[in-house]
Amino acid sequence: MDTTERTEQALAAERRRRELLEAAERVVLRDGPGASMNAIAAEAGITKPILYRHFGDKGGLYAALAKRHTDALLASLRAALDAPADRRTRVETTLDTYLAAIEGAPQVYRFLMHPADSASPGEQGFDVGRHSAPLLRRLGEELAEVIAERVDLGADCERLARVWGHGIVGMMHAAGDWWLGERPCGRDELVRDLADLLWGRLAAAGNREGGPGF
Amino acid sequence: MDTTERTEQALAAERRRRELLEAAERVVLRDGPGASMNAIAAEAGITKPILYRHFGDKGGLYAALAKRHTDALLASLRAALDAPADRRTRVETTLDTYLAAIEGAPQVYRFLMHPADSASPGEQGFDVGRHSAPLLRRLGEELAEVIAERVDLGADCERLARVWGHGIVGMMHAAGDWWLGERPCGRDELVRDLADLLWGRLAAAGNREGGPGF
DNA sequence: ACACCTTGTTACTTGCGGTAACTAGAGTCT
DNA sequence: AGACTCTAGTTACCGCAAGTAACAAGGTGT
Repeated sequence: MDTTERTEQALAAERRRRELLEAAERVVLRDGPGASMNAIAAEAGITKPILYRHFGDKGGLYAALAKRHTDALLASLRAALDAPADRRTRVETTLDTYLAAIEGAPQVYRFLMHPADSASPGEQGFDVGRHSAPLLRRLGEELAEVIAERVDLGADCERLARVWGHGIVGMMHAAGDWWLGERPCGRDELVRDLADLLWGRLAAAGNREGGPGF
Repeated sequence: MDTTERTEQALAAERRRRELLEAAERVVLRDGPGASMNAIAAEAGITKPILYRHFGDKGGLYAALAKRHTDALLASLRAALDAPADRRTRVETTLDTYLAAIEGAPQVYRFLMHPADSASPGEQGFDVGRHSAPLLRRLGEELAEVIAERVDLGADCERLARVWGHGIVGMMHAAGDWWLGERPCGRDELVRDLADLLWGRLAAAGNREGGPGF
C-alpha cells in the first residue's frame, strides 16, 4: 500500500468519475432532466449501483454535474466583476458575460435552472431547483461583496450591498431567462437596457401624456 | 336532463372540487410538496382515482392549487400598480404588497416557488417549477404593460418596457426570496433599499476610497 | 323494469430510486 | 503457491408513487 499505487488508484477512480459524469451529461442533455439512473448507467456502459457508489444518490450525481458548470460560470463572472474599468462598463461586461454564457449553452442552462421543462413532457424532473437556487444565492453574495468593497454607500452599507447584490442577480437572471425564451432583441441591447434600468432611467423618465398625471 | 338539474350537479361537482383542493392544500402545507396522491386522497376521505377524475394528473391538481394563490396575488399587485400615486410611491407599494404576501404565507410561497425544499429531505418534489415560472412571467408582462402605458420612454419603448418589467420582477423575487430566508432586516427597509436601487443610487454613489479608483 | 350517469371502490401495472448480496480479477502478505 | 483483501462490477430485489382498468352502488329518466 505504498503511496504511488494509492494515488494511481485514486486517479483512476477520478478518471472514471469524470467519464461517468460525461455520460450523465450526454444523457441529461439528450433526454432532459427526467433521465433515469438506469439510462445514465446504460449510457456509461455499466449498471446503477456503480453510479450510487460514486455519487451516493441522484442528488449527488446532479450536484457533481451542476458544480462543473456553475464553477466555470462563477469564475468568468468574478473576472468580469473585478475588471479594472469604470462602474458602468463593469456592470455591462458582467451582464454580458452571464448572458453570453446562457446563450452559448442554453441546454445546460435550462438543465440547471429549469428542471421540469426540457425534453418530453409528463416527466417528473430532477429536483433541480435545489441546485440552481444556491448558484443564484452565491452569485448574489459575491456581488454584494464586490459592491460593499467598491461602492461608497453610507451607513448600513453591508445590508444595502446584500440587498442590491441579490436584487441585481435576480434581475439579471429573470431578464435573461425571458430573453433566452423569446429572443426579442440582441444581447447588446438587453445589456444596455438593463444597465439603463440600474442607472436610474426609470426614475428619470417622464410621464406619458394622457396618463393619470403622475 | 333538464337544465336546473344539470347545473345543480355541476355546482355540486364544483363544490366537491373545492373541497378536494382544500384537502390537498392542507396536506401539501403539512407534508411539503412531496405529498403523495394517496395522502391527499386520504385527507379528503376518498381514494386516488377520484382525484385523477377531477384533475387529470398530479400536474393538473397542482396547477389548480397554484392558480388560487397566484390569482389572488396578481389581483392585489395589479391594484398596487394602478394606484393613483406618484411613481416612487407606486413602486414601493407594489414591492411591499408582494413582500407582505410572501411574508404572510411563507409556506404557500415556498410551495409555489421552491418545490424541492420544504418538508423532509430525500423527497422528489412536484415539478413545481413549471408553475412558479409562469407566475413570474405573467407578472413581468403585466408590469411591462403598466410601464409602457405610463412611463414615457423614447423609441423602442415596448421592448424597453418588457425588459424592465421582467428585470424588476426578477429583482423583487430574488431579493424577496433571500430576505424571507435570512430576514436580515425589516420589510420597510428592504422596500426602501430596492426602490433606491431602481432610483439609480448605485450609479450615483461614489467610489470607496482605497479602491482601484473607479 | 331497464338503461344511464355519477361517485366511489379495489386491485393492478409500470417505472423509478435505492440497496443487498454475490462474483471476478488484481494486488498483497506470509 | 495459496490465503486475504480491495475494488469494480453484476443480478435481483424492495418500497413507493403515479396512473389505470374494472367493477359496485345509488339516484334518475323512460
